[in-house]
Parts: sequence; C-alpha cells; structure tokens
Amino acid sequence: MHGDHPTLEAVAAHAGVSRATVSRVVNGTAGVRPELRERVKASVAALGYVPNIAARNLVTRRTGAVAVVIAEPETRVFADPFFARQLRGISRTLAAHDTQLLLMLLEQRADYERIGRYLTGGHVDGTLMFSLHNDDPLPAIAAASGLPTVFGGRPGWSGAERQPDILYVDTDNRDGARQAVRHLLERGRKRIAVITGPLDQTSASDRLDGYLDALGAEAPDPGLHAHGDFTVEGGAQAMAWLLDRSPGPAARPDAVFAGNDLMATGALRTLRDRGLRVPDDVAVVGYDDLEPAATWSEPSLTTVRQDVERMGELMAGLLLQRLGRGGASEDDAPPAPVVTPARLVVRGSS
Amino acid sequence: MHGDHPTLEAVAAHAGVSRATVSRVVNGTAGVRPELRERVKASVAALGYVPNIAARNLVTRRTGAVAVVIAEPETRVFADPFFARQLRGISRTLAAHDTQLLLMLLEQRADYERIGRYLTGGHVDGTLMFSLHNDDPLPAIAAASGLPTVFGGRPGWSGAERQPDILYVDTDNRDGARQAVRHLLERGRKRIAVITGPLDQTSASDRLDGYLDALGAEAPDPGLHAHGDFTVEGGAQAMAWLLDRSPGPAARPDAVFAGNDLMATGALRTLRDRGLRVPDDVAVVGYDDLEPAATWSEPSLTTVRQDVERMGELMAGLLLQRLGRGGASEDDAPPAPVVTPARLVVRGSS
DNA sequence: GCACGACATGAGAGCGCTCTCACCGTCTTT
DNA sequence: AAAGACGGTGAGAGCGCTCTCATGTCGTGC
Repeated sequence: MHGDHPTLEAVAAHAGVSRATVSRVVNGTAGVRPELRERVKASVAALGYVPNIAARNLVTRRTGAVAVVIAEPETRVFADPFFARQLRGISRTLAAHDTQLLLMLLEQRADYERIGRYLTGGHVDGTLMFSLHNDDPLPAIAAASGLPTVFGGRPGWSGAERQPDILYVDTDNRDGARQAVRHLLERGRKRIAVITGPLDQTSASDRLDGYLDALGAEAPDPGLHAHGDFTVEGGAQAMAWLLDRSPGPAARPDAVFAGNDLMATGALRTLRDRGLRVPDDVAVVGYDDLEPAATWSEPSLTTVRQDVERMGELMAGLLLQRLGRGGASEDDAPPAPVVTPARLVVRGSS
Repeated sequence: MHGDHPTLEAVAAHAGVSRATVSRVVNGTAGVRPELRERVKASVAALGYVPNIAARNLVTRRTGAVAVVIAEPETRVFADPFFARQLRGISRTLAAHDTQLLLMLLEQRADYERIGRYLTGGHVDGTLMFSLHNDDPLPAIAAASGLPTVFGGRPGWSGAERQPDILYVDTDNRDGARQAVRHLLERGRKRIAVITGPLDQTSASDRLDGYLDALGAEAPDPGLHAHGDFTVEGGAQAMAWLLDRSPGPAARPDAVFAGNDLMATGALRTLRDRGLRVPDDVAVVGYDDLEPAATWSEPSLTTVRQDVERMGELMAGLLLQRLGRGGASEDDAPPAPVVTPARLVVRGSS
C-alpha cells in the first residue's frame, strides 16, 4: 500500500546507536548527549522515519486520540455553523498537542450503544461531548467509560449528579440574556416578551433565567412568555401566539427576546407578515450572533455573541490538562469548568 | 484510567481454548466448530472482552481509520453547513463499516506539512479530502502518501494529472447551472447575467460552463459576466458592478444567475438597496439551496439543490470499496468517480 | 484396512515500540 | 587513592494481537 516504513531498528543501525537511544531522541526524553542526539536526528531525517503509533500505543497504553461526540447532529448542525466553529477550535488545540480528533456523530439510538462500547474499549484517551438534552444518555456513557470527559455546554443535572468533578465549557447564557433584556429596558421598552428554547436544555433555561433576572421583582405577565424550539418555524409560531394573545395594541409586547437567532428570524417574519415595524413597533433581540440570521436579515439583528471557537479551544485545553498534556500549567490548579462571557451586539432590530 | 481490560489470553483461558481460536471467533474467521464458537462467544461476553486495536493494527498493518481532511475551513465551513452535512453522510457510512473518522482541519501552511507527515506515517488506511482550489497541495500530498483517496468535488487538473485513477464525488454543477439558466430563459428573461465564484475552483468554473451552455450560440455580453468570491459581500459588489455597467433600464440585466446562494443573497441586498424589485425587475437564481440563504430570504431564493449528505455517503463508500471493505459489491466494477444530479428548486426570486 | 485429504485446533513467532534495569565511564567526595 | 554518585547508553523483556505452520482427528476411497 504505502512504501517502506523504516523502523526504530533501522534508524538505530543507521546512526550506530541502540533502539533505546533513538526512542529517547524521538520522544524528546532528556539524557542523551547533544552530539548523539543530532546524529540520531539526522538519521531520522535521512530515512524519513515516522514512528508507528500502533506499536507505541500498544506499550504506552495511550492512544494519542480523543473522541468528539456530537449527539443528534440533525438538530443544530444544519442551519448552524456552531459545531463547525467549535470543531475548529478543538482541532487547532488538539493538533498543537499532537492529539488526533476522532469524530463520532450520533444519529440513532443504536449509535449510543456503539459509542459506549467504543469508548469503553480504550480506543481513545478522552472525550469531548456535546449533549444537548438533559435526559441525554451521553453523560452516563461517559461516566461508565471512565474516560476523562469535557462537555460542551453545561449538562443537565442528571448527568452531573453521577460525576461530581464534571468538566464543561459553557458560555454565560444567563448573563447574556440579562444584557439583552437590560438593553431593551434601557431603550424604554415596557412589555418585553420572551421566546424560550426547549427548557430541557440548560442553554435555553439559563437564558430564560437571565430574562427573569433583568426584569427583577416585576413578575412578568405569563402572556409574554412563549415557548419555542430553537427553530425558525417555532419562533414564527411563538411570535404569532404572543401577538394573538394581546387584545389591543396597548397590551401587545413592544419587545421580544428570542432564545436564539433562528427563532428571532422567525419572529421577524411573523412581525413583517402582520405589518408591524421592527424596531419601531416591536424590538427584537436574538442570541448566538449566527451570521446568516443576524447580519443578512432585514433589519439586521441585535443579538448576543459568544466566542464559539474559543470555547472549542478551551474544551480541548481542559481535556488535555486532565490527560496530563496540558502544556505549561501542569501543576497549577486542577482543571475546572469554564464559563466564557457573552456580549451584546446591537444592530438594527432594537 | 479505565478498568481492567481482559486480553485474548484471558478469554482463551476462560473458554478453555487457545488464543488463536478466540482470535478466529472474534474476527469471524470460518473454521471453528459451532459448539466451540458459542463457548468462546460466551466467554467474550462474560469477561466483557474488547480487542485492543493497537495490538491488532500493529500486526495487520491496517488502522481501521480514515482521515477526513478539510482545507481552509474558514472559507466555507462557517456560514455554510455544507461540510457538516457531508460529514454526516461520511460518518454514517464509515460507522456502518466499523471505520473510524479522523478529522483534520487545515488552517495554515504549516498544517499541510503536518498532514503530509501524518498520512505518510501510515496512521490511517485512506483519506477523504476536500480541496477547494486548483492549486491546492492536497492532491499532491495524497499522491505522495500513497493512500487511497477520494476527493469531495472534482479536483483541478494539476492534481488529476499525477493520479490518473483519481477518485472523487462531485455534483453535476454544469447541469445544475444549465437548469437554472434554462429556467430563466423559459421565464422569458433576455439579459441573463452571471456572478461566478472563484474560477480556480471546479465547482465555480463548471457552473459558469453550464451558464454558457444554456445560452448557447448567442455569445453573452461580457458586461453580463461578473466575478464574485462565493461570499455575500462579493455577490453584493458584483451585482452593483453589473448594474453600474448598464447605462439604462433597457441594458440592465433582467435576471442574474449567482454561482452560489451566498452571492445570491448579496445580490438581493444590492437590488433592494437600489430599489429594484425581485423578481419583477430582476430575477435571481442561486446555487446550493443553503437553508438560511434560500428559505429565510425575502423573497425566498430559487436555487439548485444537491444532495450533500448523499455525496458524503458516496465518498465514504468509494473509499471503503477501494480499501476492499466495500460490502456486497466486492468484485464488481472497480470504483470510479461519481457525479450526482442537481435539481432546480423554484421559489420566489424568479 | 490403510493411505490420504480435509478440517479443526494449538503452538509460537513476531509486529515496532517503550521502559526498566544493568552497565560503564567520568566525576566528586572522603 | 579508593569509594561512591551520577549521567549516558544498550540489552532485553514484553505490550496484545494475528497468522503461519505443525499437529491432531476425523471421514473417504480404494
């Protein structure tokens, strides 16, 4: 298939040293005379030697690979470059530490079982998981595998319970929502509605909490509280529901905070269909700063941005740290969950 | 790290047979008495045995893994779920054949070198590559690695030249473009402009060719031929250029075929800014059927759809076939490039 | 009834690497 | 000047698996 692969042995012979010495040089272990080290390096280059990872893994019991598990990719991966960006951050960080990225996309129930077996089989050193729902079996699978795991987004409590030292990277959804709603208050909006995502996802419930935080003591009118499902269509319907519930213009919400940009896009559509002007009649704020939704829309969307790529980097970093390959800060504080800041981006819709 | 991993040896002892027999059972090799086979299987289950792939790979010289290499992901991966969908198709097919998916995203020049070394190192059995530009070094790297490779999209000739039996999966861009432009002709449009993508990508040049095909003998006015870069901004500028070049309403194009939906979105924006109505004044057709661009836009976009997920499946299938793990059609025709059909989707913009 | 082939099983070598441990030469210490 | 300490190097034992080959055990044909 592929050409001749020189072995350690061959390099050793070429350099006139032992296998052990070549191994030390290749792995950067200290304790080889500089002179010898150079000679070995020259031989490695001359022969085009590349270590056989299978052999290495066999003895070290490490694979140098981590699995990235993404559950139910149909849900978000499509209209949303979220995972793609996160993957970029992850890929970059892992590559910098010579760690391979094994991608596993779970689509069906049967896939979960496969993954469980795979992880337990010790084919990877750790996992990065994106589990979207609170009742997702992924945290349990991760726990059962015994592999160090970092989650993208704070997992629901059912998983957290079993794994007290659970590691995750999340964005500060609550604060982001707070910023969004405060912004609407500052703009003088009085009746601020919310369109939530599925509340069995922490991102959705945290954003709702932030909305409630900002509104403070004033118990919000339940008529201003609509449920969506993080899709455009769901946002459109939720907006329609909100408008239908208000008898007259006075009761109508003068602002809407949507749990994500997709739903905000749907809300914009409904408002346009009903002949309402944005932001004059109703201000709209989204969440995610999803390029297609936020900047291509008319008007462009005020929304909350999170540094998704950075979150990917942090996830990988956290995992590498736990694997003991964390770079400089080896003996620093033990790895802990990270929450990254969110930032309001004001555009035309508010 | 993870619990006890029973070895083949342990299973053999438990079942009272030799290592070789257990190996045969585990790998489904013929020639074991059914009775023994069952006994071994029971022991495997009882001990929770999972083969150590490192050890297996070491002797078989196969890794059971395939690298998916995506070059310059910043370009498209962001606003475009293209790769995410293709990955889904790939992942599904590979999983069905117990093959792992190693994802490598290339961002910098240095990454290419890293990948080259990695592939040459024999860490994977084959590669799936997405190389976007004709002068991309990826085909050369693939050739140098000697690994079976399947490309996503037809690579430019410079790579194809060196590898005569090159394998790829592409969509029929030329025919898709032909359909789009014929549709505009059928709608009675007379001055049909084109906004091309970067012509060093076969997808862009093929689409231009399709446009020219449909227009036939009538040499198109060079003033109707604008260059874009597959981005929204580029499309907006190209549209502006087209409008600026036409002295009066009579000379103005009455239709635009954009090389992708992103550019079509940009074109829509420019038309709106100039006070032109779509499709009344100018009809617009895009390409890709990118959900955010095509269905969320106002008006929704007539565009050309390709089954991206299916393309991913086909790519993986082709590679597995070449690796001799192709399922049923082992001894059928040798694997060959596949071109999948494109289909016009008519919506509001034309 | 005996040679032979077909089939099932086990013994054992070895894949390429890491890592422990023994060795050796050089330097310090008493 | 002898004894120890120490850093550099090599020898060799495996890691868990597959696969070839030898061995054993039948069934078949003459």
